[in-house]
Amino acid sequence: MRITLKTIAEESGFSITTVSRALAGYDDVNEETRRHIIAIAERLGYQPNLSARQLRSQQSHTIGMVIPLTPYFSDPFFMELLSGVGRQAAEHNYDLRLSAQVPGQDELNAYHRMVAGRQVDGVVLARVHHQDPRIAYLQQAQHPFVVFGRSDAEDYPYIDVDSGSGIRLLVEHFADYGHQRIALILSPRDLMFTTLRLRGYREAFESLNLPYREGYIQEGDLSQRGGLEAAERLLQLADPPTAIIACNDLMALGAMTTIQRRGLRPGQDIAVAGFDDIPAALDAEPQLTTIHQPIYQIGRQLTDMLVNLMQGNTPDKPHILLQPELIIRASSGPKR
Amino acid sequence: MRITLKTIAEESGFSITTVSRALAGYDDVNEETRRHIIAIAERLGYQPNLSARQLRSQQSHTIGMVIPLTPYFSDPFFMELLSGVGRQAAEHNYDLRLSAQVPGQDELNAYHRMVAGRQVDGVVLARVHHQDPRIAYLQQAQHPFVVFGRSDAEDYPYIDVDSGSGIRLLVEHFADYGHQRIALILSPRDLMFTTLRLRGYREAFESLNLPYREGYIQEGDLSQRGGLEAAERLLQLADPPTAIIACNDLMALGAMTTIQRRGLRPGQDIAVAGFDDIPAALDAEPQLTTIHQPIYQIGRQLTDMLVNLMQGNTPDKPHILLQPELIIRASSGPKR
DNA sequence: ATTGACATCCGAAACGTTTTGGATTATGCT
DNA sequence: AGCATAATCCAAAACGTTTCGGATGTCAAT
Repeated sequence: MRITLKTIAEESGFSITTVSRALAGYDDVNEETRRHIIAIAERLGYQPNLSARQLRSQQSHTIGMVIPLTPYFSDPFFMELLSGVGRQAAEHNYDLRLSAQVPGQDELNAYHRMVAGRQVDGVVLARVHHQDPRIAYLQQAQHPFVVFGRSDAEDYPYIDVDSGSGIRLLVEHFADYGHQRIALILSPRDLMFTTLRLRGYREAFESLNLPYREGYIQEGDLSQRGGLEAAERLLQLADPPTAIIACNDLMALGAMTTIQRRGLRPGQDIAVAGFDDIPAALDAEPQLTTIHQPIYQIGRQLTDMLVNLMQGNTPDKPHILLQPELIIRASSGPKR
Repeated sequence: MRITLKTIAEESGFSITTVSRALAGYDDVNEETRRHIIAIAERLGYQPNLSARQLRSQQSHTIGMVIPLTPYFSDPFFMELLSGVGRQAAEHNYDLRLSAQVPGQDELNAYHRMVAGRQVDGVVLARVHHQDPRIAYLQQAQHPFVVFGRSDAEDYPYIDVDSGSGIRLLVEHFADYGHQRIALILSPRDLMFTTLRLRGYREAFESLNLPYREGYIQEGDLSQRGGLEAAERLLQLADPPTAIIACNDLMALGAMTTIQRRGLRPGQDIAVAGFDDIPAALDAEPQLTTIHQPIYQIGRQLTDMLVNLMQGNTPDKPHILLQPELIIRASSGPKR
């Protein structure tokens, strides 16, 4: 049989109200009564029915996330963000509600179910697109949410890494190492940060007076395979690049594989750099030069922001723009 | 203002009951009435309050998972399982509830909250330990659950890959390629599958009459770093192995890095094999020989089993033991 | 006119909490 | 004694849904 407040009330002889208040720690219940009630609750293994509590108190103590569903491809970026959010959520006694959805209409519906269905108190969003409809919806619904990444408009709480200057750092680094032909493996165009990183690449080229060349920008889908294929296209060029910057580490690792398969040495023959600094970057051979993004930490910080919002506070600092950190490792190769 | 059934009832002039039944598709409501009500619901953007529905109908349409929380380390195995479960859950119109917890008491509490708090209709469990208390709890609570992996007792629904014969296949493969000194990078001892894989290793050694040597078994923590370090210990032995089998791909990749750093060629000089067949195995250089575990598919199948259980059926086949598939790639090196 | 069958609708209870607004009793103070 | 105060308790409402058990009206058959 289910153990409810009623069970404990009958068992103890007190009313449901008193049992509830005793367990909730109100100070208008006698200490002895409270002990008695708590003892019974423990003996019976009472666990409050959380959907009843949720219905009554109008809050779920749950944070919602919709994760993009791409079969056979697990994204370390997202997993790390998820870890950070989950960790800090647990810290604040929140759980996570996940809905795995392929990007598109179903994804939006999932947000609607969560938000209007009162299943979550707040939402964490990542991988922002241009004119992101999810952001539009959440704003209109006036529901607490935080975002990893800026979008076109910036009138919502977000944390972002200054992607543009990250790429700039990498281009400058390779130029400093004597490279002229520096290629870029770009992320998909509909992602917001792609624009920012491309801008950083162009700005650096301009200020350093490097020779700009159309074929040096190849698109990948953020996967290792995508980077591998983009690098193949780069190395088939008449004057292939001597340095390759990828928009994430996974694609950079793929590029290193391509280089090896062609009998060249990553680092020595062709310099490679990534973006993110995922754990695998450190364990690759050669170790990968990259831009450090503290994704896990950002997940935690985002969660703190969100919890703050959910408690009705307006955040003192709704926008955080982190300066990226250049991590030079062996895949940069020697100076030339 | 919140849009509830009451709003629609007032707007349409019908009762709450009729509105509810119209939207739920009962056939005791006039078709015209239904159309009218649906039109109003859509115009107002009605979204049922799911915690009310949950409270009344005593089911959450949610599947629970507790994910192990290890900072700074994202596990592709778990991510892939999560993808599979999330995908198939979405297919059945279920969401996921995640609680990230460090293994231990908090983890157990999370299960208790979910199950006794009526937040989930069923639970998916992975990474089984010896005498796993989570399984004990779920059995005693009589709550639907499915498990990836066998434990000591097998009186619950699970899917597992025959780990033992997987390792046996690898040992036989390397023996066939002319190796005698075959080492094993083992997973942590408290995991159930560790026992099974170790048994497979020993059985193969016995039936092939290979020279058994204590130092050839090194433990790792399932991470790339762990495999890297275990391989270092192996290569420092007086008579280092000529072939290394790791209990998962991540550790195998780490081992390959160690081999490269020592100026040796994985495959050519020292054969390497993993277990899991994660995507990165295919993109490594050289590509990794491994045992294919269809984790994503298993996640989906587990979810099907669970949904079946949650609907009150007893599964026709509560135990599925999949035969592993040996995938031979370049890291096996040449025959000797 | 009565009956039965059918189509359509609805009131009220129930799910298990939390909270509001007292009620009751005991205590201290004048 | 009379009265305010404090300590302790509780009945009932509310959260928004689903469902049980009719109620009502219509129509054809008797």
